[in-house]
Amino acid sequence: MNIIDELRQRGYIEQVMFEDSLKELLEKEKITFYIGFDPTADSLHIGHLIQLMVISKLQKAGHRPIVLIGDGTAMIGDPSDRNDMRQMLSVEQLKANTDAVKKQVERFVSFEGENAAILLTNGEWLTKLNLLEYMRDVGVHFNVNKMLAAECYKARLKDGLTFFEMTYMTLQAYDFMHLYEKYNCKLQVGGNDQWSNVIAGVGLNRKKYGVETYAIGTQLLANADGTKMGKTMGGALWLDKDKLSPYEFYQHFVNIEDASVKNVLKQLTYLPLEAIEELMLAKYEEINEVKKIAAFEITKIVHGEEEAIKARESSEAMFGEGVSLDGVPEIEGNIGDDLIDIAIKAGFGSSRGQIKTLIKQEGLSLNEELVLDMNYTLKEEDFKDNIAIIKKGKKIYYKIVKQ
RNA sequence: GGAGAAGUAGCGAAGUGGCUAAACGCGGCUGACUGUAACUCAGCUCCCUUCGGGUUCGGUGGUUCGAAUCCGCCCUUCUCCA
Repeated sequence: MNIIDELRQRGYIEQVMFEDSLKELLEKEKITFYIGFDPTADSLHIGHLIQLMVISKLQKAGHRPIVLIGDGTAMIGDPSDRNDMRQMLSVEQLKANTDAVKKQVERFVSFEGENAAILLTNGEWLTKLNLLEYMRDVGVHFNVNKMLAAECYKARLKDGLTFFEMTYMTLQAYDFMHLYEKYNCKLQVGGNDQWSNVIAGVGLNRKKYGVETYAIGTQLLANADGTKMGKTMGGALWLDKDKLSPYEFYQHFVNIEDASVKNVLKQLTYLPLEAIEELMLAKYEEINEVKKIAAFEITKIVHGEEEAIKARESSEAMFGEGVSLDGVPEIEGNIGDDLIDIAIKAGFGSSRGQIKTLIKQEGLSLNEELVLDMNYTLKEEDFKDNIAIIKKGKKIYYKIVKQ
């Protein structure tokens, strides 16, 4: 089966440009393709996972990935998908973020072997551009009317779009052109929210070199109702285990809504489609077991098998019969410490008032017992083997480790 | 450069002198219901506190017994014109 069809079956693809000839090309030869990540945070998040899966599959099919870190374009910020101008990041921050992203990508693509992935940063060439040359060589190929018609700019037109931001699209297109020139890169993979930027590159290659290059827009990870998936109490679902522990990551998928299970299995695990179909025969509460499988598989992909096992064990221990508390996030505490302070430290709330509200609503427990006393302080008997368990609501656990 | 409009809690948006810590919606949290879901329902959602208090409505300085609401200046954003 053609790789494109395969990707489509797993629900990775939203749209493909020149699908027929791209399929032909991918079968005929091993090509070089690229995908860009903006280093706007010090970790990728769950939304990037589909794209990572796609490039992983394409590499396994023999094609050569270029992973492009947009440290140059991040200086501008992509105006699509957001309503305000992006915050500008410091150079040091960009550097740190670039390193972090690089590390995460390594889990999905191999930088060794015949079709070893190449990691590039577009700052390499973008910072060297000369404005006037750029305008003459590249600027002439962009039609402003068409750019403005792009969906991503429409919203911004209402309340103001700066020239500065508008340049973003042309720079991303320039990347593609540059990669075509230097690496004979013929395909760009990008999230579907990037589509207009992606096809701008295809258009530029055509105008500049008269060649057809290709584009794949990947599905955006969504809940069953179409809203963006990926928010937890702490914000985004980060792939970095220091920003979001594997345990919490795992828990998120155990608690996913029923209607999303199938998609998640298809898009975020390596399980064969037949196996998924079989799992989906589960009825009612059986689906919880399927969620556990999904959570485990996804955690394994992102954090490795060892971490996934730990996360699963912790989860079972907390909610089932198991024993391990390994993956449960921990905070320090001592006898005599104010429980409210401990709860704030665990991130259960940002002020004493919020924790008090939580207590009033009977949402805080210590070692599985509801805390009703606002002035509770930790006692000797709360610790078993130097550990006490503090819980917010029904599902959020922290262990307090005695110092 | 000229003319207008706007800036209210995480977001959107009411409020145009006291009854406003500020309607309503979204988001978030807790509880009930469940299958550790979804849906639905109830409560909570500035800070400190037991009552009670403190600080808020772009900033600042005024008017007033009293201001998010009136006035001056400043900052920011948007729209239209050149």
